Amino acid sequence: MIRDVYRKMCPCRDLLDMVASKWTALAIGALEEGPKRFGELKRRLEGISQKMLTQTLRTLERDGLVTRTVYPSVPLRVEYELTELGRSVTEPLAALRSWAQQNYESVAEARETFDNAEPLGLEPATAR
Amino acid sequence: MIRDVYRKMCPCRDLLDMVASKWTALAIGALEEGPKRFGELKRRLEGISQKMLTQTLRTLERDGLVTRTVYPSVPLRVEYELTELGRSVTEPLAALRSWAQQNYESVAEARETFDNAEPLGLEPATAR
DNA sequence: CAAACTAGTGCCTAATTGCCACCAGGGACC
DNA sequence: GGTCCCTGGTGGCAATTAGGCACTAGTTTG
Repeated sequence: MIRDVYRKMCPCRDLLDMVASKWTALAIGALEEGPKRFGELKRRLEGISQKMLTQTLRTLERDGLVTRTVYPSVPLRVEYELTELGRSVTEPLAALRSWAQQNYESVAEARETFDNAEPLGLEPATAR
Repeated sequence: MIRDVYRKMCPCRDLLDMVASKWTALAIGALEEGPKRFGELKRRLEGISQKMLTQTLRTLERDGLVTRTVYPSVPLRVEYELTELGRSVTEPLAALRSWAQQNYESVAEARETFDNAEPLGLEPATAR
């Protein structure tokens, strides 16, 4: 198969990196609720800077996952909406967000165990 | 709900960032096929550096998604294997990898359209 | 007349990623 | 017995990327 994310030069590797990047899962998830304006998205994606939001949305627009529509109304309105292609990736991303929310405590627990075990020197049997 | 990936201070946001980071989806996908040694993973994840592989695996180990077992055999063998928790995230990640492979061409097409439309100045109706 | 809202852009710094060299402890070659 | 290879790493430095903060510009509101 030509398309293999494990191949270095396969363009679909870049695509995986894109959908799996920091703000993409959140942005697409927010747009899953319906079309949203720039400001709405900024408020929803708590902690994102204007710059990163602009950049994320541009990338998504370029890749055909969202459309950007400008309404030259009084204070100027820009709406972002998922395309058909964008909607096709919502399920895996929603599953990922859901997993993060559901399994956070297990991970936090594992981290504590790991961080407490580490400074107490090498393990007896399987030394690091 | 306390656990909300859209909240800035929610720890599950970090977890989402972790599983959605550059090499995680590939590493977990590779380990889905069964336990693997460091070198095997390095060959499978074409293009990854030792450093990034070590870092990725350490993070996954710390977060309780993989186990690291050292066999002090002749040339020294280190095996990585998914934990129960690790296996719980394989499905969404596999779906994401699969999506990237299947929808690459649509995205490439959208990119071309976007890149060709852009330099030709502002669109007549909806100026940028 | 100043403030805030709209959707951004630009500069500069901080964090992340990647490249390359190096390490250690053996085995095999010659 | 010196040198090369294997194993699974670590550490330094450079380049890329992310983020904070300031600024724009037109309109509206106090």
